[in-house]
Amino acid sequence: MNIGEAAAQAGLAPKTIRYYESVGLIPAAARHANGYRHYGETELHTLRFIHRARALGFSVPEVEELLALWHDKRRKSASVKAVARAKIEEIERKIAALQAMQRALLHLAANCHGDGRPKCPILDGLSGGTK
Amino acid sequence: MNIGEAAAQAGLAPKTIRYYESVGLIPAAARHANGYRHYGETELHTLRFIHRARALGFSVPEVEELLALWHDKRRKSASVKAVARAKIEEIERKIAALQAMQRALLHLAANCHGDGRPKCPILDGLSGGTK
DNA sequence: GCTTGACCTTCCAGCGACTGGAACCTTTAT
DNA sequence: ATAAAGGTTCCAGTCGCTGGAAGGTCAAGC
Repeated sequence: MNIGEAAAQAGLAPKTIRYYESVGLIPAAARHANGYRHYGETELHTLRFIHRARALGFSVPEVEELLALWHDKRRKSASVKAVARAKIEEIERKIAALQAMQRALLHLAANCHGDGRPKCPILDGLSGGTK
Repeated sequence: MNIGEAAAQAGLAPKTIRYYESVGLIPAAARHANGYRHYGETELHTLRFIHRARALGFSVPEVEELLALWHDKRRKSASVKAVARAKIEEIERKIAALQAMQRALLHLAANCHGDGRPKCPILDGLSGGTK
């Protein structure tokens, strides 16, 4: 299977797959006689794994770590769980930060008439007048 | 006041202020005879405005827009509120996406023993075996 | 056989919002 | 006199792709 087909099957862009190869996340693909990259089921499986892990918010280096654990038949499930837990906590922190932003914005917007008049508590809040 | 003092007062790094100047978010600062940038209360006020807006998740172009609205004495508060509302919704979408990631991760982690054995539902889930 | 279009290849540049570092100048304190 | 702490410029790197240029390959239709 060529890169386009593999990309479609894995839910990635062909460019993204070449990029992953270029940064060493995946080994260099086998080539057809014409130079085209060739992908089998094994490679496709790995690409899907990567796609899912990225969708769950793991960075490329983290995916590299997960792939190593995936291929290590003797790994301890505790190692994997530790990575997952760290990511869950990181996501938790991001959510909390976004919620704080949202609360602040909602508070500012709640006091803004949002009509034709120029008076605007949102800008007043940002300028530090009312903080 | 020099850039370091202004940065400290506004909660920014000196490099960040120079960067804002370089991309046109703020006008070029006045200079002392020795070439050092000089900041007064007006400039400081603007820097603080920028710092707060960035902390609320507005991008640099969005801050530019807010600054223009801030300086426009005839703007309608509705224009400002529209920007704020759009940002609130964008934050809402990001939170939802992060929560979905977190739910999926928690689900995977919940079934993982996290002990010395190699069996790991987290990796199984990522590999697509159990989806 | 020829063309068209879709695919593939490589490489370089750019996104956002800084940040690090080099190389240099100025001010202040010891 | 010297050292430390500030300032200046400019270039490169971060992250994870993505766009585009310039070209090679392949299958189908005329």
